[in-house]
Amino acid sequence: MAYRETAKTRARQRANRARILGAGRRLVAEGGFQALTVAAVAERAGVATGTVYRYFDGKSSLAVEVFSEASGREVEVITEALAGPPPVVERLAAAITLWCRRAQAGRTLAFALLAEPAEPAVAEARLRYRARYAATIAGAIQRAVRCGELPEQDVSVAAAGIVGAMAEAVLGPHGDPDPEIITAFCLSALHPWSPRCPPTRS
Amino acid sequence: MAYRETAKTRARQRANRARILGAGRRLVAEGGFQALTVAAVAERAGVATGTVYRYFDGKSSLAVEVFSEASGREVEVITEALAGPPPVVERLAAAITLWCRRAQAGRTLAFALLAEPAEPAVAEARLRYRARYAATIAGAIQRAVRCGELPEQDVSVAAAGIVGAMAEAVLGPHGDPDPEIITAFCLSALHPWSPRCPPTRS
Amino acid sequence: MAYRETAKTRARQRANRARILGAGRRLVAEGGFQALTVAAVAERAGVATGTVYRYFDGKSSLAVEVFSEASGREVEVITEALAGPPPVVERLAAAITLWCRRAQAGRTLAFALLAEPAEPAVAEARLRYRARYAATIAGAIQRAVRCGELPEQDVSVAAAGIVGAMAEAVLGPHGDPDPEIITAFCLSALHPWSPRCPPTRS
Amino acid sequence: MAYRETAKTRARQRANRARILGAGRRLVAEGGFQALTVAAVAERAGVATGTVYRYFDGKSSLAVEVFSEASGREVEVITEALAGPPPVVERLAAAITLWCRRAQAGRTLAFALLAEPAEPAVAEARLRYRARYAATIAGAIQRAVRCGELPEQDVSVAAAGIVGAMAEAVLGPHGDPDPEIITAFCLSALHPWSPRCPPTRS
DNA sequence: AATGAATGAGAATTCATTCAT
DNA sequence: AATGAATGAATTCTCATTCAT
Repeated sequence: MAYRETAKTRARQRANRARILGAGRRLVAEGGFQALTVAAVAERAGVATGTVYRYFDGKSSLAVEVFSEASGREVEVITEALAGPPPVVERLAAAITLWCRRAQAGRTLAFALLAEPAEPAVAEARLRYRARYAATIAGAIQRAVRCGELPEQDVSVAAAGIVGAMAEAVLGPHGDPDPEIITAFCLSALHPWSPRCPPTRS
Repeated sequence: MAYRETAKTRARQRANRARILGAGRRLVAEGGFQALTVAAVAERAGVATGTVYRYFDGKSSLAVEVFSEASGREVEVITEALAGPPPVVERLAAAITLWCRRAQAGRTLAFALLAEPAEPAVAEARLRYRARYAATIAGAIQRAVRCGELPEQDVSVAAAGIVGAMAEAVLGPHGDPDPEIITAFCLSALHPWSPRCPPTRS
Repeated sequence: MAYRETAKTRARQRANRARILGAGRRLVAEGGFQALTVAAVAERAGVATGTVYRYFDGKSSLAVEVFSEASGREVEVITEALAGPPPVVERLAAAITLWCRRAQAGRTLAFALLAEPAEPAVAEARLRYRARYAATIAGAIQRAVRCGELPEQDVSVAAAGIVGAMAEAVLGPHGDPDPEIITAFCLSALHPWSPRCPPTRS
Repeated sequence: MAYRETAKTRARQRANRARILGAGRRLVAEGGFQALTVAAVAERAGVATGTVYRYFDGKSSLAVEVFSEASGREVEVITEALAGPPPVVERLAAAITLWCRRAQAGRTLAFALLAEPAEPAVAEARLRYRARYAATIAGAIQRAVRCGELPEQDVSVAAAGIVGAMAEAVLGPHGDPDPEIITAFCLSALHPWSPRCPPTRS
């Protein structure tokens, strides 16, 4: 019987690829990119080391895909959360809160995605990812400024600051602070302070 | 005389230790913790690899000390900058600007200290360091609140947020933004926003 | 009909075998036996790797056949060149010149056939091939001796010497010497020198 | 007690290097350059694999040194044999005979040195070695020509031809022919034949 | 105390071969 | 008969750690 690229074989291959990628993601989530060795990935995925090389060009390539897949998901989530109807500031608040919750649920993965350098290829991918991340948030801030919801400001610094503040507040050694408080902090940062508008006391 | 000998010996030992630690710091500053190999440290320090093991328990231990020393210096700098006379907010602004400038001047070291994980032991040390960092800043914020310079707020979240915002804004792929703008952003974040104080337009 | 089917099948099989062998030869001609990998052969031949194993016992076997086919062709060419009418010495000269030209045109293949060992099985095949080669040339020398065109001599050493001299003169790092000069050298070697016949000066 | 580069340690290091190189040579002598793996060399030499890397830059480097050492010895032998007093032709004869005897005593090594390609780095070394080889012999032929011992001829083709004839006659599948006969063949080749000097019959 | 040679476990990658389809 | 995905042993190289000197 001739070998045919049946639905079954294709499915198995897709499953294999997914298993390898999944094994990689889990390893990174547990031990950072440091823990991402080809042998470990193969064992986790239940395939031979050689099989990993059938699906990926090499370790670098695999690492980049693991990173991109995980990162892409995060960017998507943020993008969706920002996509709703005005007021934009509320969308931003919701997105920040959501992101904090997700990061708190998977700290190591979040950290690996945000900070761990590991490989030049991954570092490069991280730059691209951060840029997309920041751009997504910057877009929302920009829209809010245009709608008059926020004052004029340096949008790109603000976006990076928001990302950093979120990341640090979540990943820092504080034992899971309330996402709402982090969100409040971030939103405050988007309202440039000037002496003419003194802080309000409650 | 035996006494003199010991004194000399101790001095030389302290010098050796310092040389090894310095070599480690320079290597990390140049290539991150990835570049911190025992052989490279020994060569830089002008000692044999075996000697490194006389002064440090192992690579992990050395890495942690290198990290701690470098981090401690940063905390010191911030602490000093915050130590001056009121208004505290001005001290905070100066400290943030100073920190940004230092980080921009030594990006690799700053990155290694803030983000690169490398080893579990170092990661743990990083947590402790961040805590001290945040505590230092939190102290300043607290004082400012007490002086009435800043409104009441969750001081620890604010401090972490400030650290994160600084780090991301400096280390992100933005090509060295102006420290003054980052400082302005951080200070805004310390003025909790509420609808009663609408953004001021210029 | 079953019979026709078989005929067609056989023809296709022969074609497949030839394609695989041809792909192997081209790979060796391009990169030596080092470049003869099963995967590469299969790809060149347009079949699956598994199919190679239906036609050949394994890589060794394939390598030997590739070698033998290519070598056999060379021996054939020499045999034909030697087959013409006397004087035999002129046939020999023509054969040597022809061989040199062919080798210079396809250096990598010539080198792979003559010198590259790669596998024990191929090395053994090379011995057999050289023996046939030498035997062919030895036959011609023998005939020349019988015809009185050449003096008595150790024919097998002479034949081997001719093959070696040709090969080295062609493959050595000399940048394609003139085949005519190599031929002259080889013919001289076939005229045993003795003090009674002093070298002629031009 | 301070570690000192004593005569003893130096001797041991030299011994180690020699052992590794010797192990390499023996492996090549037994199975060609194909058999030269770092693990096998280390095991034979009785050291750890890492130790091989202390003495050699890598496998390529080791292979080149194994090759060079063995080849250098051969060139030396030939050079010495050619160095004596005239008549130069007798020196050449002695050198050829000697070389053949040595090659017959160590066929696999001789073959590996002369023919096996293995690595680009070794192949390159082989080119250099062959050139030196041919140059040495060409020098002798040249001197013989100047002394009037041999007629004018293309010295470089003659030298290459001699090397090739020697190699093939020795390495060919002939079961150790008499070196004297090979020598006679080579010397004949150095006396260009012309119709005016008909072959002498014994 | 200091040295640095030696160690060997561990990492990435290749490729001949097998086998379910 | 044919396919090509899967296998895993083999290979090169690195580097933290040890130990005789």
